Amino acid sequence: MSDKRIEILDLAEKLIRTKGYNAFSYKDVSGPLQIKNAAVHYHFQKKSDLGEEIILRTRKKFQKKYEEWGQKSPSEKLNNFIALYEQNQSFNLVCLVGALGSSYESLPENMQISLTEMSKEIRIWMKEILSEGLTKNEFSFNEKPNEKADLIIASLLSSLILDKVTQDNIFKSVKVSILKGL
Amino acid sequence: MSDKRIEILDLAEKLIRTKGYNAFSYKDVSGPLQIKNAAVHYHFQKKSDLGEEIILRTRKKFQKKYEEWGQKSPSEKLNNFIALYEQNQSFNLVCLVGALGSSYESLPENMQISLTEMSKEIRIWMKEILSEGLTKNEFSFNEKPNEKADLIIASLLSSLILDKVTQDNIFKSVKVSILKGL
DNA sequence: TTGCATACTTACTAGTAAGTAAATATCTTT
DNA sequence: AAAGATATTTACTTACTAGTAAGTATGCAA
Repeated sequence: MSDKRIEILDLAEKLIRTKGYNAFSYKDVSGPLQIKNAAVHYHFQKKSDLGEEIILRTRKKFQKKYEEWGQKSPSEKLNNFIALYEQNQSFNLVCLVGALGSSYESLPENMQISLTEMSKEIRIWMKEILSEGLTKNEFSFNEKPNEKADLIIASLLSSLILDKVTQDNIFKSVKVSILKGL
Repeated sequence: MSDKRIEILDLAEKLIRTKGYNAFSYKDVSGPLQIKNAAVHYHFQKKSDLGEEIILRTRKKFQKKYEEWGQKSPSEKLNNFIALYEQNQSFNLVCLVGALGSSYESLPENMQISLTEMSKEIRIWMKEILSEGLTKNEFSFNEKPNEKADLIIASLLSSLILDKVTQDNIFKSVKVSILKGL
């Protein structure tokens, strides 16, 4: 993959995760990268192609982490998972699912599909972490693992959104609440 | 307030909460309402005026509920609060803070400001409900009330987003988890 | 019934959006 | 050095965007 292609992906992802998919244009990408509009279209013919590839590579990143962390303890997995969001917070970025999901109906179909697939994977993963933590007595909670997983994922997702909106550290509160609830 | 003005607000709010602020145009509003583009501009000179008024009236709705529920028990208040989100879910609508907050940086300044104010009010309200519930022994949890409040608000907010993305009933899971955690 | 406010329409502007075709430059391999 | 692939520009189209100026219809009050 060429350098410029990756630069385009990186910048477009940042724009999606700060301003949203519908609020950025190819000009916002071509300008800072000092190339022409048509050069972006050469790499990604349609804006939805660019959008889809950003989702796909994020999905791959998650899949890679899943494999890397395979042998770790449930607590470690959860802490690492939360650390992923903590990193987003430090860059003032909303997570991709939050950035795209809130305007789901406006997204091109190919992006809707890959976004849905990614979110399902992450949900299953979190459920696995929690189930494993229950059986190994590292965690303790009354809900079903899938219910608790949804609470954790949902609260992490919006904590990044609410950080911006409230101009306060919601992520921190949410992190504490999650850990105390296990 | 004239009929058309309210119709414009209602439709625009629905569009914001399904497609996002940047994905709808005055044409999307004027078309279905069978008026011309300029008629929308007559009522709301700028798109950001329309956006701001939608936030302001939502804020007022919350303030009204706050007063209406003043004498209810903390449990009732919380249940009613959750029911508000349940209603959104039944209409397949993301909440306003979620719809706008995820693209916060792209919003006109007047909208950012009123959105921030609204979210702060809701946070304080939820904290009050939880604090009151603790002292009256209706709730039981280890976190600080503001931490728990952030968890609840954050998880409710994204449950509506994730409902769409996952095409599953995340809201239900989150609701169960919240209630079991008190 | 005149006059004014409200609620529009018609007709337009200036700017931006995504996307394309064709030409050109650059790098790579033989 | 020739040929082919890759990367990019120039120049353009079509469509839409928010927004405005000026005119028109309608109701209401003095």
